Amino acid sequence: MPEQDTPQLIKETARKLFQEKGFSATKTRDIAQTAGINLALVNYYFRSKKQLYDVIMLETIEHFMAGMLQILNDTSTSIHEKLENFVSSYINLLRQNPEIPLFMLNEFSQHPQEISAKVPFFKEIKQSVFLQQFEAEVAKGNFKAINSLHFMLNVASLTIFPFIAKPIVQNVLQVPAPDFDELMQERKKYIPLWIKNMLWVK
Amino acid sequence: MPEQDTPQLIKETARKLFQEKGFSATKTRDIAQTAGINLALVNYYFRSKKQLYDVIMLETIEHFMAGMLQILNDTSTSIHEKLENFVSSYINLLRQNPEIPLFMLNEFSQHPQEISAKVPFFKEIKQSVFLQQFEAEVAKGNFKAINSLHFMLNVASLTIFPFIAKPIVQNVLQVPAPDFDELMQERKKYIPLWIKNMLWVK
DNA sequence: TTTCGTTTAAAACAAATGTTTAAAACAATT
DNA sequence: AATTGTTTTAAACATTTGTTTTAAACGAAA
Repeated sequence: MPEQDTPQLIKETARKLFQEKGFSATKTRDIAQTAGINLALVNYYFRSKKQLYDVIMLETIEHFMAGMLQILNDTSTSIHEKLENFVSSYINLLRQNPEIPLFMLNEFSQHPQEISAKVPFFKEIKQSVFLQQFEAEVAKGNFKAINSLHFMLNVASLTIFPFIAKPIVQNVLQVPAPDFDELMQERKKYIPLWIKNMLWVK
Repeated sequence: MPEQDTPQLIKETARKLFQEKGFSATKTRDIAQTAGINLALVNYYFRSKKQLYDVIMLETIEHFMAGMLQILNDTSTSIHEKLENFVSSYINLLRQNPEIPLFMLNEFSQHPQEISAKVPFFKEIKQSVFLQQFEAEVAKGNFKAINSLHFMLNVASLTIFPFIAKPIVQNVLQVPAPDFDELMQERKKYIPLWIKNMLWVK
């Protein structure tokens, strides 16, 4: 028998709705009705819609960042291994939560300074072992000397964007869901190779 | 003296607001107040907020697609030239309208079938000369034999994603606006090279 | 069983929000 | 100047929406 943890039920229902439709389009009555609970309970447990949203947004970002820094700061792996681990781990995450990137990017787009202040650990990427290793490879002449921001943007772009574009790929380009999923699986292998080919000095 | 074309004024004000905050978060009174016109005029000229939104969304997508098919179907250019033209032209467009991708992607994410039905010309990419040339290069053994969807996704990802991530790059990674702009300029040259390096058979 | 703190429910409230109405202002035509 | 069609305005309307209130239901402790 599933034990009824009301605040948890509210949070999970709200998370789904907020991620699907955004803050303004999600109504407190939607949340209550979808969760099958009384309207007043949303405010009873979370004081306001905005506070509920903030909790969910922070948890989402933490969830999204959780494994990232560990992979990028692992001193026992090479940059190539980190690249493979990062891409593979994130494609797995995004296959299960394809709505997260758009949800987060909308928040950063609409309240950049507020949300940036709340997630300081995002900055740690800049000082990560991963980026130090990248700079080292550049210094050794193994990688082409591009701004490390290009490097980061390329990895993030190739990994994340296809999931944001998923509705276009599936509905406009008519790619069936299983095919899309297989493509994303393939990218686990491809992206690290592509990145290396992009940067390799020949 | 700027002649007062009220419907145009409403449309441009609403476009800015819708693209910034989305449909639900934009209130008709926002539009009226920002445009400096009477509230009733929104409904007088566009019947409803939803119809105004639909007009703007369609115009935005048309604006976004306008030059694309011309470049991709130009029979007088090579695939390499098309790549350069596409990337360069789109980075220019996105530098001036960085909000368009997120605006469109949200719409596709929230109403995939409705919006897909309204923009049939999106499909034409699949039959473009650009993709035919890609397949030809693959057949000739000049390019690695990957699914053309990967190819399209890679070009789109590397070109578009950085603009979606702009608020993160600027506010979290603390990159000043002029630096960001310069990075995007650099990508006009880089992306075509990167794409070729990714695919080239060595 | 009574008591007491916690949780849930129904209803109400106040503010907001999209839309309509009806009259006034305007501009062109007769 | 009077008429006519169009545009703009102020006000009102009907819902929607976030939140609060008040009381009922519940469950554990005495």
